[in-house]
Amino acid sequence: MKSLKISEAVVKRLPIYLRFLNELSKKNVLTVSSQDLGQKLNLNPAQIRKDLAYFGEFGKKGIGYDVTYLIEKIRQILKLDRQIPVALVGSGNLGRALCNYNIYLRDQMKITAIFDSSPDKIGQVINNMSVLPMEHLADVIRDSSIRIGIITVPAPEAQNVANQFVKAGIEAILNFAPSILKVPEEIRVHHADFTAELQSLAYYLPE
Amino acid sequence: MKSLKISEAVVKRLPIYLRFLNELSKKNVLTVSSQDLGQKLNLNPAQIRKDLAYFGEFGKKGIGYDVTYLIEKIRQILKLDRQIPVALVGSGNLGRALCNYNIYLRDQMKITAIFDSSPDKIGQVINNMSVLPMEHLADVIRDSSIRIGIITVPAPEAQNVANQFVKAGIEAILNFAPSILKVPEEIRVHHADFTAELQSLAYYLPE
DNA sequence: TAGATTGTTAATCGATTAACAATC
DNA sequence: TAGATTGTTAATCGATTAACAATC
Repeated sequence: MKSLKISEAVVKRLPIYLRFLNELSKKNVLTVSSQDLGQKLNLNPAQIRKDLAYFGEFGKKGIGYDVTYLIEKIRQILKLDRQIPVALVGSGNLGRALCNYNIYLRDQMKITAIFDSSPDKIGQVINNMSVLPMEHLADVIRDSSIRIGIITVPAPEAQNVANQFVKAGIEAILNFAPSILKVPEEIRVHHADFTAELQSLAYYLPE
Repeated sequence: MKSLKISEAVVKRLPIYLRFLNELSKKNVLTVSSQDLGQKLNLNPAQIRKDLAYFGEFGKKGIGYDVTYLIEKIRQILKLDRQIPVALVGSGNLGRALCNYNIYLRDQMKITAIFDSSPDKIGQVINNMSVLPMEHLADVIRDSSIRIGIITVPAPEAQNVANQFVKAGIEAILNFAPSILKVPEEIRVHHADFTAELQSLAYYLPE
């Protein structure tokens, strides 16, 4: 069942599985069934089994999934088993919040450089990192092998930052600015758009 | 074409349309075609037409959509044409970032109360609002007719906050904590999960 | 063995896209 | 009128769920 085209929906669920498995592991739970997982995560057990089966046979019939083994496998699939340095541009409240989330991301994926264009931000220390000027972006990305860029600047500046990321050789971008980025198609862009999220929530309010 | 079941995917795109239309409006653009919209938003024009057609006939054949009129209509659909007060719990960096985003949300949807359980946060002023103690949550939500709650506390506290929101009569929740909430099914929960977003991004990195 | 649970196929359901008549 | 573009139907594509043989 290898090297089939995996849908984005599947990939988006893997981190959810991983997070919950980590909680189980912390509680010394040894095995878990798709039934259990589905219950806790509000997902259909068949879907969970199918998602995992895209990548291999990780379970044991009649038993379920070994928690530790499944964690290891999902981390491999998501490439979280290696170091992935991340750069962030925009050291406002949101940028700072994300830097402090480093704890959650664990060691493999880590914001290792923060940039800002505003002179009064440069030099500030966030989570043991100094905020660097934009002029250093390309060099730092190259020297630290940074592969992912996070954009937390205001919307009007987002495209400009994206351009600089692309020129510097970044491979994927997570954009928090409420704006659509134009980038070469080999660059993967994910969009974390909470104003849109909040506005769509209003739709579902009872009259 | 009314009162059909509208899919979540459609509703999630409406704020994207709205945002871009607002930009057009600011530039005094009068009409726009699904073609144009699709180009700018990286979406299929047919999809855009279909999305809008669920809610009415907003365009003119041969012409396109009147920008001002379409803005008005989408705002109605999303219930953004009325006041929707929002409460936020958790005044860390992320909470503060969201409060400052109030500008983007414009006047209709607005964070009007901030809560925290930590004594050294209570009383701090963020964007002209004092951080209130959790003990006041239920009263403030009732008195200010708050309908939406945002959760920006650490994961282990998120369910507890959700419970308090539900008890206080909130109708929808936007959860930023990396945890799955259990709430009654009439409460709508959206999940803004950027650690998951970032982890799924790693999957797409070239080998 | 009996019970539980996987991996996988088939069935269903839903979302996107293409195509085109209607019409501005 | 000719060109452009909608609204909508039909075709395609994709994702979810049900069902069950295989097997621990």
